Amino acid sequence: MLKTHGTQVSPSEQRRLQLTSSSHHSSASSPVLVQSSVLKILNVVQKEEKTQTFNFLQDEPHSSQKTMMSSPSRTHVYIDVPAFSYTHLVPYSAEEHSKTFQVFPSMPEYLSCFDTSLSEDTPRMARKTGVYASVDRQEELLECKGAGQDSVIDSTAGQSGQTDVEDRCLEQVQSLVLDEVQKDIEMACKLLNITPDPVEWTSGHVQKWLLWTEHLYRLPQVGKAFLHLSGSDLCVMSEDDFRQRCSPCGDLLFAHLDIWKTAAWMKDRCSPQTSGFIGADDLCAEADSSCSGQPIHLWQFLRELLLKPHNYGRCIRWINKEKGIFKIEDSAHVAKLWGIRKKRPAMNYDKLSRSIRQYYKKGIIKKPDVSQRLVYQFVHPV
DNA sequence: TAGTAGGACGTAG
DNA sequence: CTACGTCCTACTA
Repeated sequence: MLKTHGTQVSPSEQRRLQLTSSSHHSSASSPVLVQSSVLKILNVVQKEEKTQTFNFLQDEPHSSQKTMMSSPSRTHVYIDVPAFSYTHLVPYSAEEHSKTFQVFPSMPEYLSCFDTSLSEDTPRMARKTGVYASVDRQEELLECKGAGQDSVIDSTAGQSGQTDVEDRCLEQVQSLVLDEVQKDIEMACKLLNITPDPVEWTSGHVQKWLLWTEHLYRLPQVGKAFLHLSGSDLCVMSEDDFRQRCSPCGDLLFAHLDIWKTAAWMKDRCSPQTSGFIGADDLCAEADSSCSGQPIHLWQFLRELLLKPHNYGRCIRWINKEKGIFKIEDSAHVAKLWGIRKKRPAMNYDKLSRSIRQYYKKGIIKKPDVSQRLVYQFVHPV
């Protein structure tokens, strides 16, 4: 049973995933946005991760008991969602980050965000595409104990066959998160009487959405900063634009809008008669079918990503569009996307880049004249 | 440590 | 047979 800050909550309230945010909050800030089912996520993740979860406690023998009793600290679960790029600002202390690292040590991909955050001063800002789930560690313990896992200190079990488990786990978690995010958006649309796609919003809709977001994230009033702007105006604004218009929370607004934009795009790409959101598997299926039944080529796939800078600009972008020069900014993410598209869960950048290199002989892609890491060039730019 | 280059072989369509 | 996917070695930044 999940609790929040020691208080028993209803089953509906158990469905909590905190998209933690807001740069001006302290590391101890309370959950801001309830967006998904931590209970379900934990059910998926903890099946395979109990050992690591308990190791987390083992690392802190002194404070754990007392801390948990008086002020349950939170466990943060980072979930990388391929093809679903959005940003969250997470103000947690370095100490919390190091703790978080130990929650899922066998799932480094989930935690890659912390590499960047750790280079900054405390309170740290973890800025990364993805979602943070936050739950009470106390409740995580209760769940584990309830599952009959009393052997707290066991660091050797569960070390083999992790990769397959992680892949399956990742897919399940991604699917759950995507599903929950879409539900939240649908609910907001009903409440606000707006369309899910921000591009279609009038300035009035934008103001409604801002009010809603202020409410969710407990932000100061920001509507004035975006007066007379339509949804399409909003959608072409950069993160910096948001910051300039709204300095304390521009990042967050941009991130939240990014969620909506991406969700709308994915829904649009999905079967139009389907009202539900698409998970990783569905994304794969719709991606295949969107290409006239023809198997997509890697170079086509890369171009597809490049043509969607709103969604993929953080992992691949044009350096010089006219010359067809592009850079892969997040090689692991691009490889993951390619793996999803081709139903190759073991895809990585090593293999993807090998395929790119096959294009050298075929005259499809080459390295630019001045070779740079992760930079390639289409021989015949569109 | 991560990316680059390319050989060798396997495999699905 | 094509277009990768996988695994590998050697090299480089």
